Amino acid sequence: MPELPEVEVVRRGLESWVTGRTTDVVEVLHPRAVRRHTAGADDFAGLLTGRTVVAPRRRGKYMWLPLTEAGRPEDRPVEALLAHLGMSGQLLVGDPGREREKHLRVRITFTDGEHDLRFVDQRTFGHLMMTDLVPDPLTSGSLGPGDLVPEPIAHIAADPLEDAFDDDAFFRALRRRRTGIKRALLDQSLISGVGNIYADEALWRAKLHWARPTETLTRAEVSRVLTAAREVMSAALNVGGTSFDSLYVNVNGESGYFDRSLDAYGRRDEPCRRCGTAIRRDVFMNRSSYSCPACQPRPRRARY
DNA sequence: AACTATTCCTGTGTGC
DNA sequence: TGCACACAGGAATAGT
Repeated sequence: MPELPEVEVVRRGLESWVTGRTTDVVEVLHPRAVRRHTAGADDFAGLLTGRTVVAPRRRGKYMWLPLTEAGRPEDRPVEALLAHLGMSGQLLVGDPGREREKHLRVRITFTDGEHDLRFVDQRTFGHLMMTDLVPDPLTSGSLGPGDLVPEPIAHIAADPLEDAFDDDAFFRALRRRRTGIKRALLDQSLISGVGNIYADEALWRAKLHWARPTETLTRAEVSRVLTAAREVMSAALNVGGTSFDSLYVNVNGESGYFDRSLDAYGRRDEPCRRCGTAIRRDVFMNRSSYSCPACQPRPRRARY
């Protein structure tokens, strides 16, 4: 499923395919796709029609297309189309006349009549919405034109690939919490962009058990898990980059270029690539956690 | 205020 | 063959 690297692949694809183009017709084919746009599908479509797209942005697993009025790409955007892909969402660019996908939720055409943009989402956890841009709380001290973020995500933390991410502040926040490290890694108010897969991969690389109490972590251990998260996500991003040549902005995380590189996730009963011990699977937060029993021993005092 | 359980959704795979 | 159920899981929300 799409996590930070897959979303970044999509963002780059959109950058090359839709930047500078002006929207024409917006069709919402399933209301659930715009459920977070509380004013409704018609309002969503109205706000998105006749707008020019400028450089796409991303924070964590959210991405957004800042919009100006039609034909005014030099203006400072104050609104954006915000997207979250959920578990199965895809943003596809292609021939406007091609067949409609079974799970097509939103279709956007452009005034030039070239490739359309489609939001396709089988499991409907993803969504699109129109929103205002507000000053970024994380960079409010600095000047610069990129300093706005969508209002609904102004509360989330920076992701670990952003300059704005503060490793030491993250460490101090963990020490104040009374929870487990994996729960903390999935908490977007502490760190954004890390999902179930990359959390398990980062913990495996850092040799930390998912139930390790955050208040007992050392600065070195936190550095290790952050470095591991950055390495594994960067590696996935590099491999995902191969899809740019395609006409389609490919977000299909499951077909994954990166599947074969995973060390922990999905490898139940397979040998740990470091020590050969069988990888175990635990159920936690209603989802799977994979770890090596030898490299990542369960702490005596576990926190879930 | 910090923490945790619940909820949304549908296609696939498995066991009986 | 058909049915029931587990599973995949991000993040808002409600509840403690």
